[in-house]
Amino acid sequence: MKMNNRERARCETRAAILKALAHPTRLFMIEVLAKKSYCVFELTEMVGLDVSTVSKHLSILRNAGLVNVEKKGKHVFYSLRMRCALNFLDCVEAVLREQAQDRMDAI
Amino acid sequence: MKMNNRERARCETRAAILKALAHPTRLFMIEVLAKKSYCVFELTEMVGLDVSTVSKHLSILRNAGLVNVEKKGKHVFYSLRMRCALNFLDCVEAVLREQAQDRMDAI
DNA sequence: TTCATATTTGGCACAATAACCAAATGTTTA
DNA sequence: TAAACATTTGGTTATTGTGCCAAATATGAA
Repeated sequence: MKMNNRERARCETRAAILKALAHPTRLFMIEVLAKKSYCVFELTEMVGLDVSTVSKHLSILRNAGLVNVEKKGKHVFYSLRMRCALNFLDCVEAVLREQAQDRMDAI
Repeated sequence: MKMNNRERARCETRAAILKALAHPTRLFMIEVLAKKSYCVFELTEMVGLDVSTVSKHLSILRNAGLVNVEKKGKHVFYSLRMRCALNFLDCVEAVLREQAQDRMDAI
């Protein structure tokens, strides 16, 4: 199968979602938000980076459709929208376990 | 939960795997390799980029532990190693469907 | 050995990311 | 309205990622 324009577009769309997940800070927030929703300030404390940085990370997750946003007074609460993103992470875990096994085998 | 050093390291490891997937060309190859193994030359034809570029993409997938490599004569065959990477993509598909639904709702 | 083919690696140019600070926006409280 | 707080946006810089070409490496065939 050749990667024609249609196919390329399809892969770009999918890759965009994966890219949104593919950053340690965003991954961390996805996991935290899986438990309950938090406002930007709370997430900033947990993450330990500048508020503006965290806000930008959240906008990336938002644009990818991975989180929900809800304004309450002067706070903005984020929550995990795509629960199946967690399955992602389980699969990643499986990859890592297998990598660890390989390293054992190599000894 | 704070993102301490241990937690940061854990997220970096996981993100590294997602990063390896988060590119249209690599995503395409993952899907192609899910069906059967191919050599670099065949993949290059399908992808339509320079061989060196394809080779580098493959090395990224290899380093992430997502594909297997097998040398046969002067050819190098790649195959999908982590089948569960495909579940990843099903989940991505679900995200995309939900996004499309949102756009419908917005009308 | 020499040639042809297959793949990888190095180097360069350009685009995209991610971090911070500072400034702008929006919202509640005094 | 003014001040305080929460969040977002703009700008800058450093780092990384991606693509191509050219060169290096590896393997099989003549």
